[in-house]
Amino acid sequence: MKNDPFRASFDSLEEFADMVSEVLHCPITIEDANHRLLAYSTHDDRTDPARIATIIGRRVPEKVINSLWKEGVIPSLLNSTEPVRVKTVDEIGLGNRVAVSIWKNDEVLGFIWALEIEKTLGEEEMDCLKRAADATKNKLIQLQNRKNKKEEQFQEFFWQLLTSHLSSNEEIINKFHALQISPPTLFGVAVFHFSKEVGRDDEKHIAYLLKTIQLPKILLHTIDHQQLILLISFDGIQQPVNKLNAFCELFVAKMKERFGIKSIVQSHSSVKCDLRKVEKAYKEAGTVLAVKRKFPSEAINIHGYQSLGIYKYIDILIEKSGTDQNENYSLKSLQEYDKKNNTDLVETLEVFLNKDSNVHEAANQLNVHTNTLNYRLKRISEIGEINLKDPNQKITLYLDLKLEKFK
Amino acid sequence: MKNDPFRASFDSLEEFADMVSEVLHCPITIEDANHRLLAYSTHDDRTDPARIATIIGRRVPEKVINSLWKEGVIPSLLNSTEPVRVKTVDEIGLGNRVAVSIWKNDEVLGFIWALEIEKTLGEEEMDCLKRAADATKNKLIQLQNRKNKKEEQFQEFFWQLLTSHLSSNEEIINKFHALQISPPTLFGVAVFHFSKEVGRDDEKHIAYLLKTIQLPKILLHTIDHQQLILLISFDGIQQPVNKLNAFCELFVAKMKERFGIKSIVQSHSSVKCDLRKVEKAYKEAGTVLAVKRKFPSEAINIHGYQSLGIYKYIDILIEKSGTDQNENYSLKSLQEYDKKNNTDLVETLEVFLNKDSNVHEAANQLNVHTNTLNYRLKRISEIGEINLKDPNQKITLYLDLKLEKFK
DNA sequence: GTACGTTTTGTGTAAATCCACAAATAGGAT
DNA sequence: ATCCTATTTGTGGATTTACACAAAACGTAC
Repeated sequence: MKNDPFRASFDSLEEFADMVSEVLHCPITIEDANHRLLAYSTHDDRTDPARIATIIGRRVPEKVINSLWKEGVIPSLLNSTEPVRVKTVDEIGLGNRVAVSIWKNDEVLGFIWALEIEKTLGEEEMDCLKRAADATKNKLIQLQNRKNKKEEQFQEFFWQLLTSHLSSNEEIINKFHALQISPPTLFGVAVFHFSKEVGRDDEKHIAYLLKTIQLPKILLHTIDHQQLILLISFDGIQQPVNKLNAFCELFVAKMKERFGIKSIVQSHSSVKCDLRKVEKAYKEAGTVLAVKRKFPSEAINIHGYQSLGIYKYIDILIEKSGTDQNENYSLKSLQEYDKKNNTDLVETLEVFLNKDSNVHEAANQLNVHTNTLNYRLKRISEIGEINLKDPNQKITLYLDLKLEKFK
Repeated sequence: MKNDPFRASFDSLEEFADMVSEVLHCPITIEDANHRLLAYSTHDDRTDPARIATIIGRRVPEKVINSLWKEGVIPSLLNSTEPVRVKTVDEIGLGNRVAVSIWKNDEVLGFIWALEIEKTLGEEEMDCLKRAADATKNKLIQLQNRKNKKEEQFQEFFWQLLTSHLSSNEEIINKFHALQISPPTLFGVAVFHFSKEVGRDDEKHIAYLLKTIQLPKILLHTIDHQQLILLISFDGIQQPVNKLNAFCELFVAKMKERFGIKSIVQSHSSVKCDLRKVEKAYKEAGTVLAVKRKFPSEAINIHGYQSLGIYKYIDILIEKSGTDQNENYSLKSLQEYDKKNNTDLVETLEVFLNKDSNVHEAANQLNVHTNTLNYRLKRISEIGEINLKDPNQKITLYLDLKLEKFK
């Protein structure tokens, strides 16, 4: 602890990075807790592809983060104040390096990375790195405070959008610019429902994940009791609908994989371009969640509003069919037949319709021979007097089957 | 005209038939205007299969009526007071015979048939037959009056059913018995919409047709402005739904074929068993008619409530989607693409869905090669980001396409 | 138990679908 | 004009489907 070079005050993190770099004789990179680049040393031009990509993109590339998670590096950094060494991973252009986490109380504020280009750091140098981490703490706290203030502005704006508080398009766009976000021309809203109230720890995990996932750009996010709500931009992205779906899957998978948070229910709106419709999008995602609650098994694979099918209108359909005391003669006949003869024609029909009239898949799910299924379908046509080639009749049956299930 | 044997009064039509039979030396049958058996001679046991079937069934078999129409016999009888001769038609067991119509003013009340078993009737005997027809006139008028009174009771009862005026099942069944109709355990309501108010002539044609069609039993019928409403029994009939459909088709075809009455719009309810639901059935048929008005081309082949598919709920769907300002991103993308590139992806998609995802039929209707259609479907999946194997997505699209059409 | 009808499964064949690839065509942009 | 891309149509082959027929399994009624 004698003669600590980092005791001296410094103006900027860049200056500090350069200082550390000089002491340790290797390139230095400082990141925040979400792997955003805060500063990097410039006195040394020896580097590796991963560092170049990080500097260019102002953040650590997603695949590098993924790799560091898989290798157990990030978990270690999050668990201890000790430096961790990473071995070369060629596939992602990662050379040998040492990392240390920056702590404030029991919270990680960021990381310092030292590349071992020519020589390996010795024990003394590792210790030096650890002291460097401690020295950046205050600087990072300041940054975080500044960020928190900005974060509050984001929150307020997002809720204004979610409640249609801003009605003119121009007003919305101006606000986006004011917050230095480029207003999306194509966007969607995703809502994730957690099994319990989202806590402070969860919040941090979520923020971490959102910052590190790079594919679709998460413009705004907020948490409301058990729900995480996101505004996602699809500017310049091909196949936004599919990307939105993929993102939601990914998010749920990562939350489970990295933080062990399970049973998150995902939902998302359709893709929209009119910024005044953020509230509508939010409500769409809410509708998806409601359907998933009502029809857990049927809607297990439905995440997007666009895939809701008849469930989009299930409320009014239930209401209407209730007042009408609707009765489907075909279904009634089949049910009677099933009861009398111990058959499963109704179930067979439902699976067949669920599987989009695909004999093969339906037979598989029912664990019967395709010929058996064909025979049953023939019987269904006869007994229920149904023409299974008529889309209207099929929709009628599909509808009535689902409606009946709800009663 | 000297010595007319039919001047004498007679008590019953049976007695009269026997008298004519004795004079002409051949079996005599008397029918009303709807080919119901009124009386037949019994002093002569020579006969043919058609006459036996008529006597057994108390009406002329439908296939015999059809044949007589095709041969032009019935049209002639309806056009003139002169006797008409029918040549043997072996297929339906019809031997040689002569018929004459019974007139009151300009209306046909019935027919007299004379079988030419051994000898052919000469001119004088033909004339005699004509005078016999004249002599039955008064008797038939009396019958008709009696029938009219009963008919009025039918009418009143039917309207009570159609307006749910009778609420208890027992009450309804008792009323059926009182009118000597066996209450149906399975029934449907059909409504035919005419292009103009149904006139007195039309009414007669309709009554004629309903009485002569034998397959499903028309229990009650009534006319309301432009509409003909029927209550049809399906007791002991296999596949009632299909039979109901077939009957409606048949009725429309015959009205056109026999009386030249075109553009009748047919509709019918689902098949029901609860007699308290006659009104519901009536409303169902009304819904079908309403859909046909709104979607003439889409619903051209939909006649039954059970085939309505989403159209069953079209009203509330339109309402709901209107208030929601629904927008389908996939459809919007396809429409934009169509506009930009002069393609027909939206139309292609619609035809494909209408044809129940049958590539072959859809390609035919679009007049393109199946491969072209497959290519387009692939593009549709890409551009609209649609999974055409997902029934929910397909239903969403189908719905939104139809809803958009209505806006 | 037998007899009967219904259901399941297997076999085979003609037709239809799916997919990949290639050639021809059309339309726009430069 | 030329190039380029998107579209249409054609060909061939692997896979699926539709349908008919037969054998086996199953349940029920007698």
